[in-house]
Amino acid sequence: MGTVGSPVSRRRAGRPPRGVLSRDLITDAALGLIASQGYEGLTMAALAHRLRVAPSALYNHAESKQEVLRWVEDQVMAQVDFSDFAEAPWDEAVRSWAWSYRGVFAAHAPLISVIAVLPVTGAPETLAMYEAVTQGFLRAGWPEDRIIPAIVALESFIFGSAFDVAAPEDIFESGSLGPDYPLFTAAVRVRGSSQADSADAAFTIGLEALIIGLKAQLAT
Amino acid sequence: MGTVGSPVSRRRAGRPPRGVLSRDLITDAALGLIASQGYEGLTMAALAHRLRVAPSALYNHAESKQEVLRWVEDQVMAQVDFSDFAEAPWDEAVRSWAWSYRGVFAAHAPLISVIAVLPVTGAPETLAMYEAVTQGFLRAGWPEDRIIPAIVALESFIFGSAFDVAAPEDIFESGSLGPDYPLFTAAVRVRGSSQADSADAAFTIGLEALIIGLKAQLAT
DNA sequence: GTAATAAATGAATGCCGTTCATTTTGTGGC
DNA sequence: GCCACAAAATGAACGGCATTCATTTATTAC
Repeated sequence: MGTVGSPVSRRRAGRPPRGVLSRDLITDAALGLIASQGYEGLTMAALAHRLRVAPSALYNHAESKQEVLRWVEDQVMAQVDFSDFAEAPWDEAVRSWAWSYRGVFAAHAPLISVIAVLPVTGAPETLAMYEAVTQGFLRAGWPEDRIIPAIVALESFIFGSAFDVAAPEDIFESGSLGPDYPLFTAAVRVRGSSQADSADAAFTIGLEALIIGLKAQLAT
Repeated sequence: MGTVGSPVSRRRAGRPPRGVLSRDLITDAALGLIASQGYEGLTMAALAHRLRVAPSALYNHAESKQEVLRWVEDQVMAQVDFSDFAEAPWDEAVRSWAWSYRGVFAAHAPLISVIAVLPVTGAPETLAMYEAVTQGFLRAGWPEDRIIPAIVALESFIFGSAFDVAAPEDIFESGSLGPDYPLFTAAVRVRGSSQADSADAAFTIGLEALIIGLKAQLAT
């Protein structure tokens, strides 16, 4: 019958006896939020709510939302499978890595513009991936000075392709303007729905082309 | 000596005698704003200010800021040079088109996430480009059903590479974590600053690889 | 013990896209 | 030529967002 404790038991102001937040807890909560609500749902307010904390409390641990996104990025990067670079032939390793990479970031497209511009400093999972990939290239006989440009080229293709996955099927429907662009309209039609997924088809073609072309350049 | 007309001569409420806004005027103003302030500066308020209009007036012509971005996108696409597809050999045409395309969108990176997901319906400049590119592929003997996937693959690489241009030089500096990832760190170092621009180097390698690889696949 | 620091609350700020009531003007039908 | 309606402007809101700040409480370092 006492009146102590509100139904929701709000924490009163002041530093709590035991820490309530941490970089890891915030990162996990952010990933959970993204999984259930998507990136639109990732707001500092929602993040705070999920952690049962006031929004301003987050700023004792993160400098900004951008920093939270960087933490998320590194965790997401950890989902990319690069294990084939340890033993498999170069082609195969590149192929399986690229498919995994694209799949992961198709689900995290909003991160791409963050990653592409942000230094890898302080992103251990990301660095671990680059280290393994570099090793795979070295093992396949690549000269050191050609490795980074090749990786960057592959990554560029992967990031661009990740956007593509999210695109609607009818992205190339020209609508009422169609007749003005007959060749293109026809090409879009023949491609047709026979393909399982048109984004997959384009990714296959591009990736195989890159693998062939990079190998060819290596021979020179 | 009269008191008529304020210094700035504000328009009073109500429909003005002659139209003040239009899709073209809004698009031009948006492009001007982007040129001078970047995409951060493109807000509905700033756009309205530049057009000497109240922000809410914009919504009589555009449904949303997204729609304004779509108009901008189509105008930006018009800057891409695809003229070589008319006469030049396929390699050369792809090469000059891709470089132009990347250059244009490097300056408009925030548009990429918009384009990649948005249907081309009602974007005449964009469609004109696709039509010319399709024609160039046909002229080079490409079978109709392989053209769209090849274009999508090239575009994915171009978009991804456009992000790269904006990235800082030291994006791969691993900082204090460096020693934990020796192979990667070494590879980053040898690449060095001897290259004029590392983004250009990666783009060259990737593009040439794609050209070689696509041609090779075509032969099968 | 006491001072400094860390970590929480909650109120406030400023910007942003967007909506709405209102006002004025052009336009199409009789 | 009038009149109803649509179009296009204003200006005052609104809700959401990231972020800041004063305040309070607890831990830590000396």
